[in-house]
Amino acid sequence: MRKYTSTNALNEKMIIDSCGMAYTLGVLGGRWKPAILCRLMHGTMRYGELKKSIEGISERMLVAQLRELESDGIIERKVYPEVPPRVEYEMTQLGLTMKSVLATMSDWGNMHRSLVQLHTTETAE
Amino acid sequence: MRKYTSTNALNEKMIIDSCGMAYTLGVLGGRWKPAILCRLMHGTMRYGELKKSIEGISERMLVAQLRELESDGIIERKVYPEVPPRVEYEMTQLGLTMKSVLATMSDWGNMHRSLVQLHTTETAE
DNA sequence: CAGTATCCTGGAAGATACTG
DNA sequence: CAGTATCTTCCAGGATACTG
Repeated sequence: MRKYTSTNALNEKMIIDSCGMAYTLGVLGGRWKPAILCRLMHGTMRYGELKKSIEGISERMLVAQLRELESDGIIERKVYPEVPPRVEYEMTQLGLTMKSVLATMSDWGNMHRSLVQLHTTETAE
Repeated sequence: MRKYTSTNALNEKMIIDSCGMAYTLGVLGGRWKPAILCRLMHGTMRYGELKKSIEGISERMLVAQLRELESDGIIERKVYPEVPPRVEYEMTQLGLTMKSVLATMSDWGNMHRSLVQLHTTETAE
């Protein structure tokens, strides 16, 4: 943890390797992880809350993605031995370090989308 | 382009929506685009150079990904009507705005990977 | 409530052969 | 050199039914 210095290689030489990117994409990519991560970035949520708030996701997928994020050390799963059962999910410390990554991607995506929109309306008619 | 202010929403409220992220993932995600983008970030390259430098990619995939990036306005395809034919690919202005996104993802990926490595070697034996 | 267990499908990617 | 054209394979994700 000490050996890895630059949290932002942005200002200096900007070393970009597809290897690190592939790793990141494996962790936060796919159809459902962005939705899950965005929600958990705002705070702890129960399984049922996630399921309700993410429209169209199947239980199979929700569980699978949550387990992956958990084993990647991004989120934590807390089981409360009650009746009825309660399970809460929340970001870990490591998970929270993704915030800037998610923000950068979200930000660029929205910008690019607005530019395409602009270009489309320009060209049409 | 003027209406879109925050290049880094990082410092302020950090609005993250999965919609913008999904868009970004669509543009730079997948198995091959990271590799292509990293190479073109360093400068113009010919089709053959890309093919040689990206180990394992098939011609079908290389062409398909290049066409997608082109239609997304990320890269430009320049054809030189010579014999033998020459085709060069390079980042557009818009494409270059992805640099910080790629760097952030690459950076975080490498950090996370080194942490996992650390954790693994710790746990093993 | 918070999941498992199966079966199934569409689209992304691979392999291979051919061409302006 | 820089691609197309087909055919095939693989797997992320979907649909549905069941359970501690």
